[in-house]
Amino acid sequence: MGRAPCCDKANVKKGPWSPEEDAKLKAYIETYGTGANWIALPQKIGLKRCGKSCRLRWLNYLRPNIKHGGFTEEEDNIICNLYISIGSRWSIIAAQLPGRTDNDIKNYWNTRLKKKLLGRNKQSNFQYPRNTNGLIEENPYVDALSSSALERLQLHMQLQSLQNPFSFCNNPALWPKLHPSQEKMIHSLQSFNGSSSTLLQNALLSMNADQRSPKAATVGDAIQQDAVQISSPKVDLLENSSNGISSMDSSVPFMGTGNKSPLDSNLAARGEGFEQSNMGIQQVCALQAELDDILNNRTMCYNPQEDQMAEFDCFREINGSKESLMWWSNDIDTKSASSNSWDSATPVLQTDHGMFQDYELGYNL
DNA sequence: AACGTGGTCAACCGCTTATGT
DNA sequence: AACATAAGCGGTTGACCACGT
Repeated sequence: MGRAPCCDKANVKKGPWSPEEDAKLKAYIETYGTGANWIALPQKIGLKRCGKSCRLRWLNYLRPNIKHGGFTEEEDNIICNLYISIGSRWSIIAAQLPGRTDNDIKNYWNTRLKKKLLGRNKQSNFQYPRNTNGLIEENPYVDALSSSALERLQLHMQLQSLQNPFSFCNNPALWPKLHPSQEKMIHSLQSFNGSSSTLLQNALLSMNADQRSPKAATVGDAIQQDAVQISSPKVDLLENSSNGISSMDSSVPFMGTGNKSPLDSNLAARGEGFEQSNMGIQQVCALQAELDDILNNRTMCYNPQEDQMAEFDCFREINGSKESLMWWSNDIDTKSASSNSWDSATPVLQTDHGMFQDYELGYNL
């Protein structure tokens, strides 16, 4: 039953690959292919490496047509848009960029692109709640918001708000239908502070984009998963907050990446202490305030020049019309988004009229 | 010159999903 | 159907390098 063991881990070499090892691996695969069995491959060619290591070396470095570094503005824009839309699903993002590996894109995002983009939010003047001593109050939800989910939220807001005023951000007609509890919350907050329903709506969309299952083969799958989540009942925090109740369910994903959201971690770590508190509504208000700040700060302090606006505007280049751009399709071959498709010279980007109009808009930075 | 710091990126680790038996 | 392993994936680590003090 089952398969043969992966490899003898006591006898496998780790660390950087030597030119000799590279040559052996490359020569063999170019001649015989991988044979659909990476585990057996190193033994065949006399390499003291784990099959997984060989696979990674081939996919990320040795295979033909790999591009290293030198990311173009267009690639920056695609990565940025996809990250904000579907999160850190690097393999799907890599499928849109022929010659790029998920590892490369991941590194590029973490080391350069993220800083490049988030650096533009430095002017944010959001004031976190302070206690009577003037110290910033410890708030697990604010902590959670400062994590990757908020990063995506900020980018989402920043990028969308840089578009024309008729974009998704300011056009309720384009908003996807929300779960009734989310609508309820928005109406509640409108009565609480009527100025930021648009921001909140976007916040909810971004939050839902994080409530996804871990695997999705394509951009379409990823976004569809997000759409399913939007209509799911997992909005306890928001719903209860709108009622002034805050019985937090720590099992409910709210923001963050997959099932490891920072909020989950915070809630788990801090136990039941917050269950009876009113922190839920405070947090929603904090979020609302911060979103306002992001947008107002942009409006008042950041007036991009035309050349800056054009910096990431790849959509003018793709198919000549960003209105016609569709990034996903149910017809997209699942395999084309997997790492097996990296040799493909054709990105999966397709044009069509889609069901998720938000993502058709693209971003101008 | 020596040291500290920060950025970059290849490689590894551990988890989830897919698949063979 | 149940089990075990392969494959795939994202997060993290650590070596290397450049730069500043």
